[in-house]
Amino acid sequence: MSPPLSQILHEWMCVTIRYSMRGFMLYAKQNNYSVPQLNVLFRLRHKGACGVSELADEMGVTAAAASQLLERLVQQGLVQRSEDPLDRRNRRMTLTEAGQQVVQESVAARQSWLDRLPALLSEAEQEQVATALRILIERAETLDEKNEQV
Amino acid sequence: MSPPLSQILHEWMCVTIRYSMRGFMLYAKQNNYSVPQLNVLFRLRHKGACGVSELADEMGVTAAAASQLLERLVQQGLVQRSEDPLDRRNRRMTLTEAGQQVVQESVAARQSWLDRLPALLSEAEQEQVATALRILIERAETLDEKNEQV
DNA sequence: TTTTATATTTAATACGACTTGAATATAAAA
DNA sequence: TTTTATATTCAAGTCGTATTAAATATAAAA
Repeated sequence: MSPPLSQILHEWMCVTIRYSMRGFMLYAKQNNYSVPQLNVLFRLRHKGACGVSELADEMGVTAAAASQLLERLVQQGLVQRSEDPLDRRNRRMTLTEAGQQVVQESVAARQSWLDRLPALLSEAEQEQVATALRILIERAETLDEKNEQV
Repeated sequence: MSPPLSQILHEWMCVTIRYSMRGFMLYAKQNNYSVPQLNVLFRLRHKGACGVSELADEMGVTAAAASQLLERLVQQGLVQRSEDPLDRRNRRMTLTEAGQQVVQESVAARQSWLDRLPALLSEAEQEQVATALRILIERAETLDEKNEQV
């Protein structure tokens, strides 16, 4: 019997981390973004409009810290601030187009190693792996709501 | 025909990043480690004994910066410094046991979401996905040497 | 052996990301 | 309407990460 899926998943993640981290850190440095900054941009892309405290919670920092970090991103034109008309205490933070661009670039930098991978697989293997990953992606999306509660 | 493997790989990576980054950042914060520190520890585990400049190159920072960062890790007992007997200009940096422990914990924090995944798959799917990932892991390892040259 | 190159550290400095505590503004409750 | 709670920002101060430039130690070359 093969080793459990759980173990294989972890192994694959280790490979992934090793290859991805470097590209990501280098992108950040070369373009003068900090890791927390890119982290927020990435989260904003996924969640859309979002309050300051909400982002602070996700990052595990105080609201003051998040406010400052976002202020810098606003000044760089990567994030927009607008008032929530329903509750004017809230700010609705959203990515600008420039911000979306940065997210896209940083993801690309992080994933460039992936593009060398398909060439190392046969046609049949490619089909097999693609099918498997599609299953994983689909199921992982259902973790989303549960994750919010943690 | 299904979409190319390359695209599926990227999609899967996006999911991965989203779930992993949070656990990682929270672990770092709660345990008072910085992202660069964990990055170095992770790299040291993979590469084994390593010079200061070598690590600096990988991180994309100056040797001075790497030296300082490593000094703090040495003071925290996570990294050991020793002289290279063949060329005493070199320092050979290695993880202590405590350092290895930290790497393991940080990886676990980053991957905890993975453990909720297998339950969402049928037996057959688990088998199918495990096989596919095993292929990916095996082939990705061969990227290693080529990667060093970049 | 003097010179030059390499590997690392130290010093001075700047900057971003945190924190806590106080100030604002708005909303909801008493 | 006064009080209390919530969302965000401002202010002051600490800390880690970077930088450049200079210092140290060792190795290799002239």
